[in-house]
Amino acid sequence: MKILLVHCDYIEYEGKKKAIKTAEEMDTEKKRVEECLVVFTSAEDGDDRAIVDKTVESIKDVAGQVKANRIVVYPFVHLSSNPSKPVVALDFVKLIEEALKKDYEVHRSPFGWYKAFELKCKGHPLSELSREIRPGQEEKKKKQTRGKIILDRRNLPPTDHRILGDELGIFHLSDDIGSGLPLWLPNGETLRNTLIKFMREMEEKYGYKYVSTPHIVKGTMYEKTGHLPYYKDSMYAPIDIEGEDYYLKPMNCPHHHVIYNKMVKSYRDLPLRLAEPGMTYRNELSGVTYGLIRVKGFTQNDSHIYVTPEQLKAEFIKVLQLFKEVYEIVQIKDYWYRLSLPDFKNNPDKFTGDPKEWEHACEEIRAAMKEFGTKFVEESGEAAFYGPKIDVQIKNTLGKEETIATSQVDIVVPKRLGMYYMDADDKKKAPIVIHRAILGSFERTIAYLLEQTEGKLPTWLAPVQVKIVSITERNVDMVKEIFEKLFENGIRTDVDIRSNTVEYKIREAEVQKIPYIVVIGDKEKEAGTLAVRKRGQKKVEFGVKPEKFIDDVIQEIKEKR
RNA sequence: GCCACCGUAGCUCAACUGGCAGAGCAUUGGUUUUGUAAACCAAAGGUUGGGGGUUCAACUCCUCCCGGUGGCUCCA
Repeated sequence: MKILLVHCDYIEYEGKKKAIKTAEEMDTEKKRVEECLVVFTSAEDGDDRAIVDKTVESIKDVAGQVKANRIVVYPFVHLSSNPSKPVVALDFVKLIEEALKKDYEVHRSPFGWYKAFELKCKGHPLSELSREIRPGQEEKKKKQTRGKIILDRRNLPPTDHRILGDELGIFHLSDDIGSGLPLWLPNGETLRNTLIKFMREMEEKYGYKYVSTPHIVKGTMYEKTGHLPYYKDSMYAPIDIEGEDYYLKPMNCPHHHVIYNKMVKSYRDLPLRLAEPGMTYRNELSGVTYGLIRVKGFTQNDSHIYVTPEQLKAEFIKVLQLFKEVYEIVQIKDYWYRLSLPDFKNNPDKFTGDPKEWEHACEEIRAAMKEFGTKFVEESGEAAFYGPKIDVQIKNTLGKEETIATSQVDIVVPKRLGMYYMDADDKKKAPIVIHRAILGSFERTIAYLLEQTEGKLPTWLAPVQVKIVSITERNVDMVKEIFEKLFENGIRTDVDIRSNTVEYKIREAEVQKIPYIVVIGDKEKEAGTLAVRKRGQKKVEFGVKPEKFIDDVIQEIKEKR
């Protein structure tokens, strides 16, 4: 809405001729109004009732300032380069007129006519004013974020990964980025990537092939796999690309299945083990995201193993072996297995496919568990829609049970996608897929690692493995020299050569839970040795030769992982 | 998403019944050159999560939104 306000001695106007078909039928005789505020109005495209109210307020404001109690409302489309439709504009003019009538003597010129007019402006500073009334900015302001996320720490133990994650510079949540979308800080990314590299080494040792797949995928893929009805709620709204729906992937399976189709022709190609640290996105409800344990975008330590029915049990045992080996090294403790089976009696609709194949799959993995000798609990109704699974369960610092990892048998989707291999008997057969994530998601695993270790990560995982501290400025050269040596040997090292007391620097390094603190003072400089303090140990080892220290650290990293 | 509680400086917390927003740590600038968990001085740091309301006066009361915590549901 645009308005022009003119405080006049008088105005004279008369309607001459209709300018538009929908011109108002009213008295168009010549009128003269003395001592008045003339309000030329032009409603614009997009104006609404709220704008009309604001316009009235604005007119009242000016009328009050110039002390006018007589107002002439004068429709004047030429104020705007983007006028609204005449019907709307007339409606608004009438609304303004009505609203003003409560407090003022109001006159109005006809709408939709060519008009002749003459007026005498008073010429004082407030006698000519124009106003543009636009939609308020309140709505925009409402959406402003604070830019940070305040954690309510009062009832959290200091070993909660959200507190440790902040103190150790692992991750950061910002309201500007969005809840459930963690940013990995340098220390955190070092940790995350160390785990990713470690898993890759382990998996390649076990015969896995690494692949890489894009983050979005056509919606038609999920229609084919049958995931859509089961998964739509936890998927983000599709992105329209040239008229086609694409989804952020909530899982990596379909991508890997397409790779299977490209690679596998014969039973001789099986088992095929595809692996990827695959980033997936799930639309989590606002009340459930927290820290790194429940997030909206996360990296699965994902793999799909394609097998013949005969290979299922043996392959499953290999998966269990990998679980055990990895968990021992990474030191995930106090976990247990849950065998999640279907509940055909009470909830048959949740599970699809051939009951005989379900039975086979359930029997095989139960047998695999027994043969491998792992204890487990069975729970019916917890299976996936496409097959039975085992989940690795763990308790968080608050004692709540969570699933940290999973391995699922899929007897449904391969058939649905028409995946096959030529068997030895010259018949096309559908493979069985074992979906498995040993470390589940790296996000969740890192959360539990932080909590279980109280932030005292083993040296091979620690983002900073060694901190070198100088005592005085005289020792800075040697600090730099030792740093270079450690760096060349691939040891992640920080230096602290600030002019603080040794006590201060030691305290800071201990708070950061760095495995080794190396102190260099005049004595060390003279002897060419190091004073080494292990994390949490007050006893300091003096006179350590740099070469020995480096060897020891490298040896520890080798042994403990 | 639902129910309950909560939101003050980067962090931990003060601020009486509604009455001038304040410390410690961290940061920055100086001083200090230190021997294994906190040297000294100074400065800077805020639209009290945001909008609206009540009031002479709002961190404080009301209301809507945003965010967090616990639980439910769901999940890796």
